[in-house]
Amino acid sequence: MENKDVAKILRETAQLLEIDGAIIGRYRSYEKVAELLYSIPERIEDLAKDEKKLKELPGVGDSMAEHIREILETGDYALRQKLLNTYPPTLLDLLQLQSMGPKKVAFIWSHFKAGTVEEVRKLASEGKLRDLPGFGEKSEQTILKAAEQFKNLSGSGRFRLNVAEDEAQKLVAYISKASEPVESVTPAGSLRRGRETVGDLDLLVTMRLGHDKQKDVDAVAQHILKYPGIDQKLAHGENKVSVQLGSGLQVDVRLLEKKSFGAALLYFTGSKAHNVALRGRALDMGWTLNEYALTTVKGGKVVASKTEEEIYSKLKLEYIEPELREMTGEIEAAENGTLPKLVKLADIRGDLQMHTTASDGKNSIEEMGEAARALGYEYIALTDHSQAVTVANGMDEQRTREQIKKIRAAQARVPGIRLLAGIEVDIKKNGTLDLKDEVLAQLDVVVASVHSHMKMERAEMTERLLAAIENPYTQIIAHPTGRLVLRREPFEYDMEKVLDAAVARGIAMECNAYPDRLDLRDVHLRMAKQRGAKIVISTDAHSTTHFRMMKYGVITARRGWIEKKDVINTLPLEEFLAALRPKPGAAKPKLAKHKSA
DNA sequence: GCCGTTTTCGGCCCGACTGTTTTCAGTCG
Repeated sequence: MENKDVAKILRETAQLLEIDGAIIGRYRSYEKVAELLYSIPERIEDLAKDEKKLKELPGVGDSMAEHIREILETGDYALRQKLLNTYPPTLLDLLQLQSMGPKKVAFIWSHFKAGTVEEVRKLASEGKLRDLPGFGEKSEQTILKAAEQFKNLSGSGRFRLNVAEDEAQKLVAYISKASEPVESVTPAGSLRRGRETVGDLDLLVTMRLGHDKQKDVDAVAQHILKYPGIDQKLAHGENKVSVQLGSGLQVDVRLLEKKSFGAALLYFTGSKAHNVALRGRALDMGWTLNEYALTTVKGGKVVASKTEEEIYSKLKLEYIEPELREMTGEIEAAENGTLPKLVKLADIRGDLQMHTTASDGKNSIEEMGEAARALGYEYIALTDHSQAVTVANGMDEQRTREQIKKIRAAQARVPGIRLLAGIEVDIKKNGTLDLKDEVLAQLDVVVASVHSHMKMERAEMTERLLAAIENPYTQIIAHPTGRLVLRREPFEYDMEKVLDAAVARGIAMECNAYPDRLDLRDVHLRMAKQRGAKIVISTDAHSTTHFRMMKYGVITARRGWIEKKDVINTLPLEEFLAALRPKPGAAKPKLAKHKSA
């Protein structure tokens, strides 16, 4: 069982317990462990083999360890099953409706035995909810609207990082150009942390306020509410505006004075777990932390509020980059001064996966080269598909040889950047590569990846990748898990084994920057780093405009605690070439040559 | 259900907003 499967069962148990009226701490403990399982790099299956390791996880005690083992052994959890005898699983859908929480869901269920979105929608449309205590006509309307939306929006309710970022940029521009008092507009939340999907946009607006503060704030709020893409207003208070865009993306805007910018940015960037830890730490030091400031518990004297750096510093922590704020050891590292120096976009000197018109790309070798040079890159590898990927017009041996010649010839026309002849060679079902060794030998960079038979058994897929790694020509494994964000699950295989083999053979693992892929993903990158694997960050560009996706790869790598020294395409050309796995029969390093001479 | 150099029992982040109330419960992030 994968971590997410165990997490799902724990989360559902938490939700059912909450509907059942369990005390806050009990269901929270399930929720907490569910969240934890999404963020740790270790497989829970492996951890569970060692009782001690399992209980070292924060929030896992004797009982929880027992529950986890039960889930791993039986594939389910008795308490969840028992609760499902009382409550239908469709109540969990109801929880997703705007304005519907566990109390209301439980109430409607106990009164009407209505447990599906459709049943509740019907009750609302017939006006049967308004007379319940705590309900009224307005809440009935809200529920009706939410139920309609649920029907149309059967998706996950999350958006890819690039989609959220594009929307955020538009909103930032709109709000900034707006009215007089606006001073800064800053995206926070999971977008700022660089998560691969974003559930809703958090925007922080700071203002220079005049003598009539509320009037200024209201003016900005009114301006925001006129944003063209708004589908509906969700909330509008003294310092907060929430709207839903036509795309379904929810936007929460907080309007604050400049003096609390740091505290607010920290608070709204999250993650929730990171914030809770900071608050706890503040309390231990006799302070309290909220979105306005770090203040003394007694007297409410402001200790820090203007910048995040200032607040971390007061809490005796090194500054923690937003990408690391997931409560996976960053607090301890900040305390001990062992935080990583994260890789930056500006560190990248080359891009190692891209496609041209030779296979399924939109641009020529020259166009790709010129666009990359304009970005300041020192080298790129042109890596078109191999023959097995017929839908992408993959190249056979003959065409690959011609492509190599074309790349060598293009080099003269595109000075100032090194054009490396590469290939994205398909890893076939049995783990062999799709082109003959003699052709692979002529290439500068051999990138290997899986494009077919993606649903193989775990053991079989592990063998397949290990076989590809054993091929002496393989230098980089591209999009190693094959997942597509929000669309396709990753291949199942033993990541530890594959990473260990890659390290042993000097093969680099790719972090594919394309926002639909982001593969390896954050937790896998961290596993790779812990094993000392080499990393490359590549865009998989299919046109010159795709080069700009590099930033998503870099932010994903940062979430995986990756440093510049871990990423070989941050090296200057000669050093990069030396860092690639040497080709069979290639000249030995200089030292050895002298020795034998 | 977890956790503790303030606690082995009694808390569990906490503030904004909404709608239904007439001071507050529920939802949300």
